Amino acid sequence: MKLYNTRTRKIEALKPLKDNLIRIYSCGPTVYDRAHIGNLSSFIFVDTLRRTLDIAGFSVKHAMNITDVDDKTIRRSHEQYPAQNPRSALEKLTNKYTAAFQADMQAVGNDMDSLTLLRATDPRALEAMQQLILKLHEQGFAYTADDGVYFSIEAYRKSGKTYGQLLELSPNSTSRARIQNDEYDKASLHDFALWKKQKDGEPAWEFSLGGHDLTGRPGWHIECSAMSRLLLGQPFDIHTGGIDLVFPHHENEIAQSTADETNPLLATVFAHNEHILVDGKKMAKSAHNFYTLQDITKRGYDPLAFRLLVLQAHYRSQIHFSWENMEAAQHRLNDLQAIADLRHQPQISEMPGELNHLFKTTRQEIYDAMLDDLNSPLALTSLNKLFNYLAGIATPGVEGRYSEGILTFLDNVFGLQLSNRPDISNPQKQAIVTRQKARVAKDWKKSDELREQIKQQGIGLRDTPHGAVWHRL
RNA sequence: GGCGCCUUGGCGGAGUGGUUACGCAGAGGUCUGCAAAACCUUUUACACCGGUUCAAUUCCGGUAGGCGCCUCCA
Repeated sequence: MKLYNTRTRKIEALKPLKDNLIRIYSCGPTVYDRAHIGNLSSFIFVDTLRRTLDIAGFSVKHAMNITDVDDKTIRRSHEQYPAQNPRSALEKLTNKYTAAFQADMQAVGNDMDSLTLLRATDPRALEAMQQLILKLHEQGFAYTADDGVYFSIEAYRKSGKTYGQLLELSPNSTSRARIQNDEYDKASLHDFALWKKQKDGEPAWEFSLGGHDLTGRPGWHIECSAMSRLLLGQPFDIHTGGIDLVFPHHENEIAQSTADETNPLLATVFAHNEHILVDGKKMAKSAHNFYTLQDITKRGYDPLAFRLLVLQAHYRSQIHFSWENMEAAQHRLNDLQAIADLRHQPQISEMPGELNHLFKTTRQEIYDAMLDDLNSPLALTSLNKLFNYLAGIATPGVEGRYSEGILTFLDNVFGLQLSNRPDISNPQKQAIVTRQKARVAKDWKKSDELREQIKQQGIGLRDTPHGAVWHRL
């Protein structure tokens, strides 16, 4: 398995730190609103990574945080639940959007069963964060200010470690905007908050450091450092996230997680996915090109078609989302589903001999493509070549040969849910048989009527030398 | 200003020093009771300019254009 590593800027062979186990930590959503399609694409990437590791024979442990406390979340909870006390307002808001997140994840085919989710405000998580902050403070990497606790990059550097492992920071890179926006009382520019003291009306959790009451809430970066250590141990194998998280988020995580350790490693591999562009531009609410999964399903598209759209591009290149491309992906998905549905249809006795061979080479090609830095577009090519062949031999009845497990294999890799599609109903099957009899009797009127009836139920028919083959419209 | 990435046919998108993926869309045709599907053909693809080479879309240099990060945005 080869994977591009942001840390080394190279494609590297993946070597587990421990036995055959790959531990993955993914930066999860901030649940103050519905996830947008960019978030989802990021999670589709991670899910695909996990699937690929699976078929490559690794055992995988995958953890993800849910950020359920931050400025935006707090603000939104006040707006939506003004009568509630801050903690329960926050909880109501984040419960709602956590559920929405899980529903969206499921809809786009991400396997939730293999994912350990932990909320930032979970007592176990908060405990881990506070312990880490205390330790960092004790060792001189953290200092208190009027409004909270900060991480000292200077102290980190003096201890001989490198701040800027993922991104080289130049002295000139500091923008004036950043200084002007700096509302906090920190000692130097890049220092960041580990813990923020409660302000009026904010939800807060008890915390004291050196006898001082610091009741408040955690900073964003400390979440991931503490939770990844809690859930996976340290160092772990792969840390994922969107490309925008490289700096400062992951850089700061590295600093927090390695300051108190002799081992300078947080994770072996940092894997980042590129962003989705909408009509060639960055998605933004102000640009009116900001979409959620709901916007996609409202227009009648299958969430799995969105998954396919994402898989059609390499995860390290920008994905071009547009309604035209969405339409194309939906059509492609329809075709794949129609071929998959052949497994429910009557068998012919003679199977072309090369089919087994084709199943084998398809598997191998997909395996090779995916293990080569997740080349999903290339892997999909192999899938299409196989399906083109199946469609070409107009085959009701590849069912028996599907026992090769090819559909299951494809689902394990792509998550497009081709193997578990339901059969049509018995009355529908009966209607097809009746129509076939009418056709044999050259009763075209009756035959066409029946075809129209079945069409009304969303089932299309095409006549082949082996009989009628149905597909969903 | 600093760091990095990208530019492939109508759209999307792999890949390769010589054999020109794949998907979607358009046009024409074959086949068919009709339809559908399939198949065939088709719409001068590799931003531009140099260089290396027997040969470059693929390697090197430059030009133009686009994008990302450098602000708690996946």
